[in-house]
Amino acid sequence: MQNLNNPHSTATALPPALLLMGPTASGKTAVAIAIAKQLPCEIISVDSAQIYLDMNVGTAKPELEILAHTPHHLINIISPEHSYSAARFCDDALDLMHKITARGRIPLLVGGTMLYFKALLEGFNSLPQADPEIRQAIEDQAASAGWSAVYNELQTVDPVTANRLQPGDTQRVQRALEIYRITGQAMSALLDAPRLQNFPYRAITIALTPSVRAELHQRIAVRFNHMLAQGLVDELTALKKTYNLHAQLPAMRCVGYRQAWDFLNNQINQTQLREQGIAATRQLAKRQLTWLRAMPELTTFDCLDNDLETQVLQYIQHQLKSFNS
RNA sequence: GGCCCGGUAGCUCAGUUGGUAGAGCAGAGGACUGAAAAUCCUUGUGUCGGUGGUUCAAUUCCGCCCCGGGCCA
Repeated sequence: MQNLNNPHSTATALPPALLLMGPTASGKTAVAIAIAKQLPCEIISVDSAQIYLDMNVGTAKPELEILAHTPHHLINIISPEHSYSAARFCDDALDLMHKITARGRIPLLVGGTMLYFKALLEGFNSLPQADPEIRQAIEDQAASAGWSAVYNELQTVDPVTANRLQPGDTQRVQRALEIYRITGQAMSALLDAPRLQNFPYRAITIALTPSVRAELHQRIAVRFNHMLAQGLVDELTALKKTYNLHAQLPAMRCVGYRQAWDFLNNQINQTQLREQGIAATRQLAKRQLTWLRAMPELTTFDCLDNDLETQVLQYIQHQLKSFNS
């Protein structure tokens, strides 16, 4: 007996969406292109660095000719002077997914920004947007009284969140206090409310991970060297001329650009730029893999396999077929 | 060939006035709700170059040897 209100019985009516996740240098782009060749897909980038205009070499954006015949959404959408957010990503991605589906195509979300995937799949609570003035006020407070004073303040207005956070995690401490100052409510209370979840798709969720970490490290080293050879430093020099940048901007904290910034300021030499850039990329990959281990309902493929693209394609085709039957 | 300075964790080095050692970086694991390629937490046993000697005890002192680097011939 079936209950018509049971979400599981109506789930078969939902359109499919493909989600392809993986750490940096796992070969996501190549797999995505292969999928897009075989299936009526449109690619949505899930990448907090590729959103920036004119940051091409260091973010490993797909080549121009690839972008020409296989368009990617949510690439090159904002200035490096500005910041984006997981919440905006959700809005943008859901809007695009709706349009793509309406065109009779399948959204293919590809990237390595796991918070964006998580937010998209699980939804967000209703929280206020960042407020630059309040953030600045908290920065000033921290500069004069110290971050421990800011943390102590959070402890009094929102002890639950304060206890959850590390006192040294100034970014989150700041955010939690910001929420309190804007809303007059504790972040922990707002997080207790039901989430706004609206993901009306059947997700086929794929992760690409390396069976041998050292192999990924090797790829990362090769790729970073390639970025240097392709003119990462020159790209940053040009960016600094075009835009009004400073080191604290999210765009300038991206892996590679941060180190290139230090290099241009003569704080590190060429060798350090290379070593620190490679290390930062490895650390990024490690954090991405930590996310993936914690994520439910993933189908994982070894990104080092030679026939990776074939395997992933077969899996997707099988899944789509079983959805339609 | 002689003299000098080094040889300690994957790397750079500190240290033990003789009781077998510790930082930074790297690596590993974890957290993650509008900055997320961000931010933060946890994690350090290694023939202290080799070999003899002195000693209750040597990585630490002494001899010899090996390997770097330098100076003098």
